Amino acid sequence: MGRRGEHSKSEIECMALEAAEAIIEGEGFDALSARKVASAIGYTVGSLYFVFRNLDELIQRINGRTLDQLYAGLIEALSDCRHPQQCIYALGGGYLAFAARHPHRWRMIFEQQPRDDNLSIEIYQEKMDRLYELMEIQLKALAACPEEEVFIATRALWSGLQGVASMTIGRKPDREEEQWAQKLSRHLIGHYLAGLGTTQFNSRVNQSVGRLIDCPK
Amino acid sequence: MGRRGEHSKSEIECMALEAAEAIIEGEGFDALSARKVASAIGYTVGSLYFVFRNLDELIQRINGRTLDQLYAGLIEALSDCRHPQQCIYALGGGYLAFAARHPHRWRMIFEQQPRDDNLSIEIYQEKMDRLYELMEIQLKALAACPEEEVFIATRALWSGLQGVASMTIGRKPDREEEQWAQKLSRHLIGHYLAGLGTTQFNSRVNQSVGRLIDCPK
DNA sequence: AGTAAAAATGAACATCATTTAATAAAACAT
DNA sequence: ATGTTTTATTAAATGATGTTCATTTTTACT
Repeated sequence: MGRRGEHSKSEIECMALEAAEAIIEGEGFDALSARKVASAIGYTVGSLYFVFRNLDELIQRINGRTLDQLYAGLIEALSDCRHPQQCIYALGGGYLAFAARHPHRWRMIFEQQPRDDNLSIEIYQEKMDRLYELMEIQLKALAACPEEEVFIATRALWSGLQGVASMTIGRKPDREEEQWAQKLSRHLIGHYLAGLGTTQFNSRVNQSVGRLIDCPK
Repeated sequence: MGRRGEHSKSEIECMALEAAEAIIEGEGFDALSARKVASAIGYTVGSLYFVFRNLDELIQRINGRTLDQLYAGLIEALSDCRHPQQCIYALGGGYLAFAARHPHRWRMIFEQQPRDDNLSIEIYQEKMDRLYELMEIQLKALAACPEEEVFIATRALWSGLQGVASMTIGRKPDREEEQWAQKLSRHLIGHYLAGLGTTQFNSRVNQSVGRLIDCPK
């Protein structure tokens, strides 16, 4: 096969992905370059283009792997919780823990839009849906959540978690930043779910409290 | 003054900012380059570096202006609402409307971390705090929100909105994407506030419902 | 008019992603 | 074993980027 016969095409592919991930984790996304990846695996830059169409493809592959790892992490996080509400907290905690542990790779998923005519984010849609599903299952198991609202509730909760991560992760190289993120997450989930469990019959109650007003349709 | 005596230093600065903003709005952030900005205002690239230290500084200036415009937009959005809860919906609506109308510039605020030793996001802290304050005022006016939780509730709500925007805006060049964002926003705010109004005395109630579990401290 | 300061330029440098012609090694055929 | 084709790999070339700097041009002042 290869000139040195040392590595097959898929081996080089794998080495390149791992080298690139190491660069990103260590020095951030801006430090990534084709030449750096190539020399890290002992090849020249041209060989990278023999394996990947371009850098965007390599980045997309890394993002795919990251999403897979995230999914595995969330499955793991779900392993020691029973009640659906506990599971939802676990999903939030697992997501923020992952984002805090891999801030650069986590940011890359959302911030790198390929400039090709490739359908930008659509590529991850399947992997994203798989993540959504984890939340959807828990919400369906939650009597407090009316069936027809599960779809939007899933998106609302994930969006909330995404926002918490976006506002806290990777800004400072702090240790406390994850704790703050976790606190925000639990607060948001807690109150949202409480509201979800009451809003079906509390519009009158709230008005009697004198302040709450229905959300404009 | 200037060679052609036509523009003062601050005039060139202003022209450059506007030209750069036009490029970003029209072609996206990746299309921005020093040479393109320079030629758009009828100067050469060197002159840009006479006014800005580097491109990062120009980007930071644009981000500052964007945050100012966003603040003005939110003040405007607050003008026709009375009850604090209405105002919170208005803040969400205003934020998403702005993000949908200026997706590239909105994304730039959060996605462009300068690689200088400049304290990345800290520069916007003041302008950010001003935005937070708008929410804080409404939450304080909301009897449903206990005083000591206003701080975290403010961050939770803004994070939620940020997440909604992040998950919806700029992905597709669609018209409906803002409507979906608005729907998600209203849903999230509505249920969160409902929960905020009840969670102070409902932990027992929820347990009696048989599903809800207190948020782990 | 002559000089110093300021403003503006354009060329140069280093780096980047990407392409391509040339080369080396392996696989296969005869 | 030898010649041919296929594949893997390289090094150089291209064009664009941010940034710097010596040089030129214009203005302001003496």
